[in-house]
Amino acid sequence: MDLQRFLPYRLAVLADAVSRAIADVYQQRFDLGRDEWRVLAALAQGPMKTADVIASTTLDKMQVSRAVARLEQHALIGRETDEADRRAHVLRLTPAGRALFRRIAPLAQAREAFLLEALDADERRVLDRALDKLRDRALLLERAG
Amino acid sequence: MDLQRFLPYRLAVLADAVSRAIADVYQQRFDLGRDEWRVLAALAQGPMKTADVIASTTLDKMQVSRAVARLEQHALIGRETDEADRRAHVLRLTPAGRALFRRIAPLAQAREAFLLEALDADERRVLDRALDKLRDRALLLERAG
DNA sequence: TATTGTTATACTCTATAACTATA
DNA sequence: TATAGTTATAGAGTATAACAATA
Repeated sequence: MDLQRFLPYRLAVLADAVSRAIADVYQQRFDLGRDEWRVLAALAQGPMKTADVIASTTLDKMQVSRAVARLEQHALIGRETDEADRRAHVLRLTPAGRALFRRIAPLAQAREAFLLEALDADERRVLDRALDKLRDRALLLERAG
Repeated sequence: MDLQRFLPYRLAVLADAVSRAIADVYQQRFDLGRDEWRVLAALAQGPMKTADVIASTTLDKMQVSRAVARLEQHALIGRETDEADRRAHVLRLTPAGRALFRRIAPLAQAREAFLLEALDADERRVLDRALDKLRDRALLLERAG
């Protein structure tokens, strides 16, 4: 067994390198943590409830709770009680939050584009499908224990 | 920008899920940490110096130092001073370490095989190349800052 | 009783750098 | 002076669970 060729190892190494390259944009330049960046990106799609943020970020409720608290302190998002269920909140970007997202997103997308330049159209298409298929199987493995 | 389709996010999510599925084997069942598992797998190729372990695991010198200390406490690896350079050490698996690796490796490889069953031969070939190409580019991005 | 979200706590990881011994 | 590896320390991230408010 060769660690260098072991798929889980290669995925971990690649994801780490890519994450560092992207984190450099939102962390060093804009003082956001990874979880805050994810919440910001999720809410850029439009206002949504905390539960929807959890579902669309793979963060858990504590991570979202803390990221939301910090983003709110910085006036990047706002929060209203959901009148239909007063335990829940609806989250939305403030104009400042939207402005920040609009500054970060192009930089992050430029880095993604740089990565993808390594691949031709056919390779991108296969990779796209492969990532989804592998994730489905990984979730099966996790559930099976 | 859609987070769900953003390559860095998808890689992070996939690598996390896969890592958890593999960690379940060496952690829960055999009480090894990720770094210890990597050092064990590296040394399964044969005895080598600490510096070579660092080069072949993407771990840094502290991570390797601690993993080595713990593996040595559990008598899974042995350590000799390199007589050519008495600052350096040569590390090698003990029989117990080799036996442990031989128990874990097939289980880990079975999980990798299960993941890869999702892909046909052509997809695997493309994925294999794509991961290497993307990693090369990610390292370029990191160095560029 | 169950669920949404918050808070507390302990634990692990990571990053930086100081340090020892050799070179 | 520089390098191999160790140790110290502080900060960040993670996991578990207890908790308050609402359903």
